[in-house]
Amino acid sequence: MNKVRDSEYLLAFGKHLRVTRKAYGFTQESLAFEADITLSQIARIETGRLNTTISTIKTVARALKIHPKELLDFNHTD
Amino acid sequence: MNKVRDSEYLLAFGKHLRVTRKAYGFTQESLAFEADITLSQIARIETGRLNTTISTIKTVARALKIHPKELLDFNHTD
DNA sequence: ATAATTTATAGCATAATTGCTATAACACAA
DNA sequence: TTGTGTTATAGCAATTATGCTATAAATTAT
Repeated sequence: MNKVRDSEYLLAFGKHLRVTRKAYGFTQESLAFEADITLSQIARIETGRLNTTISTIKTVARALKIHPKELLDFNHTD
Repeated sequence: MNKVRDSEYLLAFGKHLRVTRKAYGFTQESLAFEADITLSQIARIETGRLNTTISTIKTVARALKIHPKELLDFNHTD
């Protein structure tokens, strides 16, 4: 119910991205290159310190060659 | 491939949110109330003028009582 | 046509995202 | 230990998201 940044959810999202990224054989750097965003963004997202945007999700998903919804395909109980 | 805001994708997302919202019987106002965000945010998102965040997606999904990934469950060709 | 509901837009202040660059920390191999 | 690859963090500038409030426009009743 945290309104400001929902850090629990962001952490869960970050962990899921990390698992997915590794499953597809990317390092943070290679994913950053493919998605044309910075490595620091990937790191900040995966560590749950960043409430990223839908367009970044879409861009990262495209680099991983998966559907964006897969990046939200994890369970979170709140 | 647009890096700045990917307005095509944002428009597709907005349209999908609108359809979903109506399917679940919400007005922009009632959804805004349930999700505890402003009506202007909902309007801006649905009209594709806003690149919203993952936590807002999660919050809106919760108000609609659906899984966040359903809000990304639409096709977009680029 | 008129009223009521719903949606769109605008401007401002505040907070947050992102890119950029550099550096530190960490893991692991040789 | 030393090196190599990977991940984390930091600070700054620029852009953007968000809440707030008010108003306009559009849609849907009556």
